[in-house]
Amino acid sequence: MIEDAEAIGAAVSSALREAGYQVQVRPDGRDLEGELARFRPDLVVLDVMLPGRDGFMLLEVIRRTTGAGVVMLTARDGVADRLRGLDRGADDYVVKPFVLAELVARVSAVLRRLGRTPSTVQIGDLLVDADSAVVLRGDVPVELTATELRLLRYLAAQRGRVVGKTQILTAVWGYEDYDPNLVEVHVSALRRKLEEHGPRLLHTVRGLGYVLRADET
Amino acid sequence: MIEDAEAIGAAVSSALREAGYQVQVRPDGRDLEGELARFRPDLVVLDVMLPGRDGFMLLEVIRRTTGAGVVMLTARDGVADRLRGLDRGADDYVVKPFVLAELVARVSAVLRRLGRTPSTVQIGDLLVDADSAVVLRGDVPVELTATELRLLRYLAAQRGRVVGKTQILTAVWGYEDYDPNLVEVHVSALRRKLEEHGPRLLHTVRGLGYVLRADET
DNA sequence: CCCGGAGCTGAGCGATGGCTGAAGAGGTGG
DNA sequence: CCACCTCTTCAGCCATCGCTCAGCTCCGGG
Repeated sequence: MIEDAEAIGAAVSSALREAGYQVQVRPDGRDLEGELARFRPDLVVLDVMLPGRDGFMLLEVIRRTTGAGVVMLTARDGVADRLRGLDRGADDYVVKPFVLAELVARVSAVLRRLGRTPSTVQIGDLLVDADSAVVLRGDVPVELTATELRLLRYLAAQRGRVVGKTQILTAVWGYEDYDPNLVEVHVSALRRKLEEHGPRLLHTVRGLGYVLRADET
Repeated sequence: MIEDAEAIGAAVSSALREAGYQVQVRPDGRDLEGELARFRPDLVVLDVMLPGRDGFMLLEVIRRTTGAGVVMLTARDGVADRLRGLDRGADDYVVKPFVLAELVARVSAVLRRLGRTPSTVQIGDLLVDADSAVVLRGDVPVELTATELRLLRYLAAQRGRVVGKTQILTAVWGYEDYDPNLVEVHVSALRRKLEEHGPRLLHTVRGLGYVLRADET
């Protein structure tokens, strides 16, 4: 991410890390080429307004030297900026001020579109397809609500890793300091639907959180 | 698409995929014959400047071995190139640097001209012919208004994928931040006509959007 | 074996999302 | 200038969802 406002940079990078991405933040385009070569990003989040070289110049550098996706951050009324950015090959843009969850959603949408992320994840006999919003247990389709699906997607992205309820609250709801029971309620609902046609996949780790894992043997 | 600049390849392929096409990108003409036989493209987007065999040689191979359309990418001042390309049978050309939307438009224009566009899409027993604006449910013709047809075309191009109302608003109406009820009203009208003679095809996914999908199983 | 805290879940409610009929605005052709 | 048609807005309705709460169970430690 290239963003000179430190607060925004910190907030966004922690939200993206929560979602399972590796993130580097730089305040400007200084030695962009070197950074790109070193870090080899799949995607760059690019502020339009930057000290030194502005976002559009950096966009061209990125396009010329890498295959990375680009999501631009533009000011609310920067319609011209937006078109200019999309024209020159930005994959998407987000208007400031934005909700963190929206940025994260767009980032993963672009990555998916670029084929950098498998849109369908499999855990045991459970299939989660992000594009079509279809979830299958074996061959049986599972009907989920929007929140359940968001929760499942997050757990699927973190599969095999134990995630705390606090972590889930910030990643899925954007809440910072909240009643963990909210997570418990939705985990409960999710389990009822997921495990109706098969063994347990969503395990409780007492005192730590939850894991999505297929237990063989 | 044959394009050695990775950035351009990525941008174009994602734009074309958005428009509903299946795309493969190759950096050069290596084993072009094999690739053509395997992928059987309806159209090839061909960069003129390529390492190894240049675009014109590849153009001849394509013409000799397939019926595919060809759109060439030429440098700004390559007038000679352009004429040479058209002479030898390219269907159209786009000058670099180009606007993504223009390339997409030319690609679909060529496909339509060649009659290669599966200008007709089938979802279950629903037939949508984009050119003739004919829509059939089973054998029964369905009378749609202009807006309904645009909406249906978009959904058909994205079939199987859940599309949000916001996404529909920008794709079909060009609106940026608008009342989603507009979409709901037209979806409602579309359903009344489409589903008069058959089961539901245009499904609501609460909290996410709509999908055009034929449910078997 | 008992106790406390962690986790689970059914019930209830307010809020939201989605659908639709109706009416007005705009445009087109007769 | 009128009649018709399409598009859009609006408002009310309904179903469902998401959250809170409270009582319960379960598990592990002492």
